[in-house]
Amino acid sequence: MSQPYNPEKIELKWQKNWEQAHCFEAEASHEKPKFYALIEFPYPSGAGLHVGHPRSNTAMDIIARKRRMEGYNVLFPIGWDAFGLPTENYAIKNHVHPAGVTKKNIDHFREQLKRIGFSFDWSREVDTTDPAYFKWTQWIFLQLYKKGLAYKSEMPVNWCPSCKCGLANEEVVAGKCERCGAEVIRRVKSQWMLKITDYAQKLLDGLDDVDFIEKVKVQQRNWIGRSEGAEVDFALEDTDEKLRVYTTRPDTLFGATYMVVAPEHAVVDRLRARIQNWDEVVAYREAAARKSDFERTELAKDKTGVELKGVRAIDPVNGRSIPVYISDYVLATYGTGAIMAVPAHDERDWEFAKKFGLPIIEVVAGGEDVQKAAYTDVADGVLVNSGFLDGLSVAEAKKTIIDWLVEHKVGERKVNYKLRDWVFSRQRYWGEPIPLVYCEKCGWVPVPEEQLPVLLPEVDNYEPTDSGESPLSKIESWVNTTCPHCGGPAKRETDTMPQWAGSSWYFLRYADAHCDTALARYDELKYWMPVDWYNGGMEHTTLHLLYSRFWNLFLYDIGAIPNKEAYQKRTSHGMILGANGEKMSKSRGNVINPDDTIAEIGADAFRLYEMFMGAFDQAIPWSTEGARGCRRFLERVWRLQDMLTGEERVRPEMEASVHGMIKKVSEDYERMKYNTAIAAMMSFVNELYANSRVSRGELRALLLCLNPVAPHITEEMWEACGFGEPIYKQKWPTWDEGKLVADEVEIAVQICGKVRARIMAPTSLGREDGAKLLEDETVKKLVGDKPVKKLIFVPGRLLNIVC
RNA sequence: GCGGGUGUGGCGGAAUGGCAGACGCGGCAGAUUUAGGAUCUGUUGCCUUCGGCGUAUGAGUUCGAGUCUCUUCACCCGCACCA
Repeated sequence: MSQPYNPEKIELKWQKNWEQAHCFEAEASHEKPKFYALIEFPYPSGAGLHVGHPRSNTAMDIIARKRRMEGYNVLFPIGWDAFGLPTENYAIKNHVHPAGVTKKNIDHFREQLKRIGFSFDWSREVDTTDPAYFKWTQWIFLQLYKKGLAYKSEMPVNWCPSCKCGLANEEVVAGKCERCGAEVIRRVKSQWMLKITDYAQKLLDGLDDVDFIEKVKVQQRNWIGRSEGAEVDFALEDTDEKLRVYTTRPDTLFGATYMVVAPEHAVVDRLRARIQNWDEVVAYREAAARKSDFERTELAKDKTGVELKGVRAIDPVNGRSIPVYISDYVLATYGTGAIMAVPAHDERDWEFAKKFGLPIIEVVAGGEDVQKAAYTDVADGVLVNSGFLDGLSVAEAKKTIIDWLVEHKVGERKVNYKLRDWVFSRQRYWGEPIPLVYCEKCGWVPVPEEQLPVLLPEVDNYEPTDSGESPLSKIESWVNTTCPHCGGPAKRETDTMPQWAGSSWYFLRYADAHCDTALARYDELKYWMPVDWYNGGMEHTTLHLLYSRFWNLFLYDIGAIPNKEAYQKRTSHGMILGANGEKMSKSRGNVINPDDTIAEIGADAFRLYEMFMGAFDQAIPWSTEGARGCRRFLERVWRLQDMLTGEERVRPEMEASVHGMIKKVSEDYERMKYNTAIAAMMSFVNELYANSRVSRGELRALLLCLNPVAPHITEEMWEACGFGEPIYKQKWPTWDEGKLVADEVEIAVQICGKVRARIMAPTSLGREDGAKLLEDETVKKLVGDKPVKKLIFVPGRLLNIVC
């Protein structure tokens, strides 16, 4: 009898063994085909590892281990996304240095990850707060700056009053701060911005060349939000001013009955002298500015606005004089900040027109009465009341009117994107300093590259300020410096970079983690990039995933790296919920601690359960009982040692099962159908138990298949059975299609689609051989004298007799 | 409102248009055991007498539909006045 299964003992043994053998480190040689597997590097929070991390990690660990056995040179790295607010807040509260907190948290995370036995290449660990790392983060920022893609702009930003910090659009969720949930207000600040909008089209086009799960592509496309239309100039009566609008429906130009500009639109100020109700306009503008994004969204249904009395615009196609309004349903930051309103064919305009008693003119026929509702779904509509466009389809009208606009120099074709530039400044301490200084004489001057990194100063107090200044602004000895350009007095930029900075290029660093001459050597990047398979959370789709694609495209454009797209394949795991089906959170009291689970059932069973609990891409509630079931399965596997026969080979009667298992497991790992792969191995073990014996060949096959999921127990049993070199040096097993099927299979016999019997039939029967089965006694009895009208035979599955 | 997704036993979930419920959890029974919250074996969708009914809903295509088409409903995620 074998010893009882003691996961803790064997897991620690093998973890030590792997570490000493350095067997999971990527090979320096570039001879073998490479495979780069990536998981999102964790933010080392004080709370420690969450059960969600191992779901993604185990999934990719399985792929990485399988690829090594398939002969690839595998890079499966790990690191720490360690700048960020929670650490800083903790440091403030406890009067300690964030760097110390970060180190402690990283040490804890590393310990936890090692205890789960992931086959990470620990020799390439990166840490975004390490000066040797963020030197290159700053270097990339300088390249962006030099190419005009980083600029400072006075603009209203999303401001979180609780974090006392500006936020990117991507960090605002339903009008609230993504991190702390506080309501976000708008505040005008001078901010560093990255011109991600210059890359809108490239970010869109790149999606066609990569293998991302569809919902990621869809979400990124929607976020980028390309739309095609035209810009049109409307002259303002009795002035030299023109009001330019953007529209996706230039075909409805004859139906424009008024115009609207955003409250912030500059034309309002320029027309001040003409506006008769200026006080009213100012009051409206102030009210609109005071609204938070949240309020603005809440009040979306009820349209408000004020007419600019004394201002009228002229529709360029028909010379009609129409009024101009300001309203906050028009956004200052999209298009030109002004629209032509066509109430007959736009719901928002329709609502506004109804409320303000403005005319509604139908210009596309084919819908219901436009006085009762806007007709917007105009797919097969025909233009009416539209002069030279009458009788055209919408598509034809669009083309015709744009030609007309161009010819008359009052407009042009235009593409717009919803994507906004990336607000890159954070008024906090624990981030990469932005490597620029401001000189009264020379303006903004980049810190010379040879002086990078710009380090964070030691500070006594990291408290953010209510004034909206970074805590760094209080450190005069750091702020005051000399201008690299003229040598005169200058001041450092005191804002830091957002957390997304370090994570926007870390996958490049892994290719050459200790390089000090570049972000990574070109040769290494050429070999390793792109990432072959990147698994991570859906919540990063329009944040990290988009930002990092942008940086990668940019670095490619300046020749710093050899590949265009960062990631060849992107997949995403579902969330692990609490046992009650709700999101895990401290306040709900349903958090499962990985350490506790591992102490109870072991790391292998923990990994196994995380992969078995359900479909990988779906949210699944945790079940402690289910996790114990996985431990039970490993116990059963363990006891197979006691059922070993001396036979070296797979027994003939087990060949179909063995080959079936290998095929199923091999294919299901690739499709991330981990749950069914594991089910197949469970079935195989059940079969072995049913005949109470297992040959060495059968056990070998099982251990090889199970190894990527449960690496410790399989190595231990492999060694105990004397199967030779450790599994990590073995080849991935292959299967023989010819051995998958037995000679005879069970066929379901249906009469008119209803199953009436099951018979055994030779596997060799083809689709045309169904009639032969009518000779079977059981079938004869079922059919009786009835004439057979039709016969459908599906080889290996069923026979359907239609009488 | 728009976009994406999901709906199958008591539970998590399986099913290239071809035997619905694999596998696991939970339950039940038996064996073994001083004992079992260990292990092994069997059993477990529902109603039942034959047999019937079952994949959110209603229709359709098909010899055959959980799977394809259309309808309705419910829930989840993302975006949200983007002209």
